[in-house]
Amino acid sequence: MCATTEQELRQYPLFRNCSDSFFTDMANDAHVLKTSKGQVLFLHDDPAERFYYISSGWVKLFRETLDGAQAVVDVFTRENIIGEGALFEDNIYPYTAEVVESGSLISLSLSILNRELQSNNQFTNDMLGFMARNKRQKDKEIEHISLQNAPQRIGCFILGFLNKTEGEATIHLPYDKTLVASRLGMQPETFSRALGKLKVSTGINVKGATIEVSDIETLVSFSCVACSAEFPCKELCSKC
Amino acid sequence: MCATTEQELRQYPLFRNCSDSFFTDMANDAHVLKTSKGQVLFLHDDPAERFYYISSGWVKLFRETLDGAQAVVDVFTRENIIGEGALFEDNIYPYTAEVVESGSLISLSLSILNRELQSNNQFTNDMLGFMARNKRQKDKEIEHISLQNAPQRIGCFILGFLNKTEGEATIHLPYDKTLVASRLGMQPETFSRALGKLKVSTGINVKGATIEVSDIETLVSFSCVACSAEFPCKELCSKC
DNA sequence: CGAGGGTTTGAAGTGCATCAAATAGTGTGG
DNA sequence: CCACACTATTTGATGCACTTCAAACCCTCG
Repeated sequence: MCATTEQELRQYPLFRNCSDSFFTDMANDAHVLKTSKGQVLFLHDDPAERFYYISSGWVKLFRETLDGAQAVVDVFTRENIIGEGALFEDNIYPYTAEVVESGSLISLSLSILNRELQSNNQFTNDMLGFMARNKRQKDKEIEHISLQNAPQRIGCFILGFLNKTEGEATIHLPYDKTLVASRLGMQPETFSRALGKLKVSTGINVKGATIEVSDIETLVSFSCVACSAEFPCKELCSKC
Repeated sequence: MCATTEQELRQYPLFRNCSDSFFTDMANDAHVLKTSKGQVLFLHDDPAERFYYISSGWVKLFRETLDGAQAVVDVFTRENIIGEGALFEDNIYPYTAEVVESGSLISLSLSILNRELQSNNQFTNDMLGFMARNKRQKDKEIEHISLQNAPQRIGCFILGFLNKTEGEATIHLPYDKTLVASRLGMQPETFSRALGKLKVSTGINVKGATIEVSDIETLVSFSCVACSAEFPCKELCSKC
């Protein structure tokens, strides 16, 4: 199990410059979690000792207000880490993490991660780039919220899953529509209606969770008018 | 001049762990800019060689879409740096920077900054923390956009300028109301009306750019219901 | 004093949220 | 394998918040 875990960590791009002892110690200390939908991994404002590498499944990060409203910060799937942000927040988790689709996680030690950050400048640099791109991504999202309308935001979300820039393509929504809606900061009803409008405007085809884009360029010209970046806007996400 | 510049850089918290040669080289290469309102420092997507330390005045960062809409990313004043983000974006400025209130800047070398990041792990760590807090701040703003209404967002903005947590206080809006409005992602008209509502709801007093808060706690209970953080939410801004 | 930009106010429109209910889809136990 | 229960999704009707367009007002500064 440890060997497999170490394997998995070694191929995670963010860790590409980490030391051998980092991988060894991490793997020795790690444990694999089989998670099921609805499971809460940690609560925001809780003290943190572990972070998680997602091997499979989906996890959403969110925060809640006193009056029960929920703000979904992000939704992650395999080959991503979550909870590492606590290192920069006095070892307090800044968000609540809940499994939205069952899968497998690796629980990892924050202190070993921190030790590596203290001692390995190349890794610290990689992490810095990672964080900076994360921040840019957030800026982009703030821009989208104020400049794009609901159908355009959905179009942009779909475009983010395509691996080509023209012609036709088919994608599966990664998780249920209600979650996509909250990820995009809108109500499920609004999502449903907005998807309908997008269908009419761009000729996409929706069958359940499957979406067929007959002409990517039509979708681009519909969604990207209200964005300051040019498609294909390089994904500023967690990959590095 | 160089001596003064070095002085100024040395007291900037983010640079507290930088090497002596960093300060010397930076100061030798630096030049002071007297800026006037409307001046554009750099354009988004332009190649970057310099970043800027703000000694005085105000600068806004924004991006524009094809159809001319503008998204204000942030507004900065003295004791802040701007343009350093280009280091993580292939040396391309991610935003346009425009002076909105005349003042004085120090133009600094990105490559010297980068050199220090490569060689000084303590500084890289500080920068990483700085960036992580920046990202958290953005998350908070995204949350605010979706959970708070216009008057609450203004209340939250005002609270961010107070230096105490109860009783009464007086602040001056840092820049003109139209800019505050766009910083908060709303129209000037909406801002004006929302400020009116805030006045009625919380008993604040508005005289031009001066705002008197008679009871901070009233303002808190009005604004912070729709926020997942508890007042006084430690400022996650550029200070470190 | 007069010009021009910032700010406020009014009236009307739009988009999204909300509440309610119908429909489709999914998993479970019989 | 089917029927039921439960959840996800869609659709309809209505309301509210913010935007938009237009005009008045105010304030500053040459």
